[in-house]
Amino acid sequence: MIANIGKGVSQNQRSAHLDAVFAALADPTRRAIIESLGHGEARVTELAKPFAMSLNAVSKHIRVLETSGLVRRRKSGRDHFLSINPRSLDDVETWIVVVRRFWNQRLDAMERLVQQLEKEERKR
Amino acid sequence: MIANIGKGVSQNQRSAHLDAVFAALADPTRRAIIESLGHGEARVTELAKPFAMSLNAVSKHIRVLETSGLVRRRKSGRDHFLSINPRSLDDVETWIVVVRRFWNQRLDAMERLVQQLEKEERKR
DNA sequence: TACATTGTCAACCTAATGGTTGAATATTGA
DNA sequence: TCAATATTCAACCATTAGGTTGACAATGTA
Repeated sequence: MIANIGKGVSQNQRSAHLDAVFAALADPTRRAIIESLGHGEARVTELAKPFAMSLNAVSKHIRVLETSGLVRRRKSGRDHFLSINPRSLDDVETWIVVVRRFWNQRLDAMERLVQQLEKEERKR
Repeated sequence: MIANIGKGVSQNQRSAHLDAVFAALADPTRRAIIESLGHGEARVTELAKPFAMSLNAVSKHIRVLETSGLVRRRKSGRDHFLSINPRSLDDVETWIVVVRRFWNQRLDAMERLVQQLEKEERKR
């Protein structure tokens, strides 16, 4: 049911999680990191290399990705290996797909209505 | 190509658009408005009704949705009718689907590697 | 041991976000 | 014409976000 996706009022956990994931994806640096991790796990320094910003800044971005659940961290000695969390995009994708389906139903209904009206128009 | 989705550096238009849409969707009030518009177009006051915040606050949220391209506005007298822009989720969905496919390719490759190693293990 | 490397933590700055209230504008209806 | 309605604009405020720099802690290496 569309009503369960997010009530606006009374912030449930799922909604809070969507907040975090959408917000994490709203930054181009973080999206680039996510894409980069498609090549496999990587250390902080490696991930930071392409960007024209301090290592600390990238470290913060990674933290945001981590707390949103999009990436996971595995420590080995002084190295932190980051990797994608393959299931982390499920909720966002579900939200989008459901909303779009809902929209399309409405648009289809409007389309049918228009055709109906045209048909009646032709009768006259 | 995954490399074209967003280079991190040199912010192209598509990336800026994704920034705006993801950021717009990161707020539960705005997601609720989006869902609400699945029922058809609505005026600002109608959209604002369910929320425990001022009309002005909702007006601002609508503006954010509008500038991100997620909703459209049609003025008729003093009423502003908002409606969804059905194509507005295409880019986000594409991004997610492509990234996920990319991830899965890698995960499949890892899976094959594991099976390969197990096979060789059994030979010994 | 000494030194370099990896990464975080802490403090700071600026700009953006999400909310408020109060006023202004435009339109409708009596 | 006058009052009500619909909406935005403007100023303000508190919090968050994204970046910086400078320490710090832990680990690896000569």
